Amino acid sequence: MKKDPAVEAEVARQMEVLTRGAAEVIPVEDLEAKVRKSIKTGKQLTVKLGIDPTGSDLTLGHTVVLQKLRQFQNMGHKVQLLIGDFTGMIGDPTDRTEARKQLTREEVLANAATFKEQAFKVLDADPAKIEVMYNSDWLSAMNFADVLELASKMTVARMLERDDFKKRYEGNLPISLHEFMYPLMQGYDSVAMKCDVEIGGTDQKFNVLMGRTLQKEDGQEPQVVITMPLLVGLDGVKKMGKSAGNYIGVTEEPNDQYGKTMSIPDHLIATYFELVTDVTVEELGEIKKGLEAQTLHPRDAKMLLGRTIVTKYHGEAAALEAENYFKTVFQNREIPEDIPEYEVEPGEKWVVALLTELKLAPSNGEARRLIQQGGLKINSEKVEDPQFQLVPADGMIIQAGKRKFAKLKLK
RNA sequence: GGAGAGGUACCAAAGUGGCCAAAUGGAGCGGACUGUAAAUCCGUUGCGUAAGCUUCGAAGGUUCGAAUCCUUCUCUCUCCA
Repeated sequence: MKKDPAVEAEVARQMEVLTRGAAEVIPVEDLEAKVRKSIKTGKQLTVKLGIDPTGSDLTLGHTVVLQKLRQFQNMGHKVQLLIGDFTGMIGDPTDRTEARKQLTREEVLANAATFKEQAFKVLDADPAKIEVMYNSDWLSAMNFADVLELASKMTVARMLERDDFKKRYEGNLPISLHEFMYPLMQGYDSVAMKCDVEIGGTDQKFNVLMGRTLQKEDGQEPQVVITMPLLVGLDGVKKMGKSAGNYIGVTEEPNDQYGKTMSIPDHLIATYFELVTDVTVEELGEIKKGLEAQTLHPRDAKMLLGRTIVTKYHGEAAALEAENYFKTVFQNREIPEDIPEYEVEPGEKWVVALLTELKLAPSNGEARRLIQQGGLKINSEKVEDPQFQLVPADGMIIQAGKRKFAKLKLK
């Protein structure tokens, strides 16, 4: 077979972008073949991402896969966003901390809308490049015989290979039988959707590979699986997640996004650039080189990272503002200019109660502790007496700890 | 269906009649330090300005006194069938 140099150049270009940052591409040759075919025929590849409509706020961790999808879109391919409304209505069993709440149809749709709203900060909303699908369309139509047929394709031993099942099994944590159906359902989605590619975090590898297995059984060309590394959270150890509290939220305030970015350990800087920003492969190389050669100060690299992230979600003006805020409050230890104002009744007040009222402390006990530990400043003066009676004045500045401020305003 | 083990604070895990608002670790919060909201070190961590109040799966009971003993219920795990 003769190779067309123009086509091959395009294949190489796409492959570089599409495989960037990926943990695994299974198998790479198939992806290359699919890309080549797509270029020759002019037919877009369909790329699936399945999501649970839990309605939660997205973190930068979620955006890692979204970024990858965006790159596919940029190469002219089409994203199939699969809303797991069927699985969502049953309730996500992996999250045992919350009672399994059954989501209603309306809740699922509302949550899906929340997801889309956030996801489109990363994805291209061009209808030619994205399609939203719901798995209840085919899953709810299956009867028990269909389910048994599907279940016969898998064994318990293989299911227990899956990491989180294995851990829970070994850790004496309950596994409900129907949870075994989840990977099957997810795999079946790929059959129903006839996907070319499916993207998921490395934790999804098992499920996503199930799609390949079932597609083969069905006589389809199996999808290529691309797994993306799980983004390590702010603590530098655990994966970024809501429950670990080590996350940066997509919808968070610019100041928080920026500040949190500044708190990541140095060794994660390059990883963050690679996985959650749009810097080019070349720029990424520059940054890595700079950090290694110590010509680029990690602090400056982080500041650039923070600015890049905030710009992406809030725009450049907000990013600059957040940077200034950070410099003022944390680098120079000054009081920022924009402090949220709170209206207070005039007249003498017990400081502890005031802190609680302003939500600078969750309870009186915590507020008292904060004061005793020297964490309270009023108009830049330390107040260490928990019995202190304060006479509020307009413009009075209360600082609780290093980074919580409130400005008083008399009613 | 049978036998056994277990459910402790945000999480993990000690405690097995009073000294337990409950060790310890993690997380959180405050302080010091720092380029940093990192690392490290120190302090602190139910609610209540106090008297006191509520906490150890749930409900009852024994006792002057229970996280600890008894009964029932409930959930989880392990082994056997």
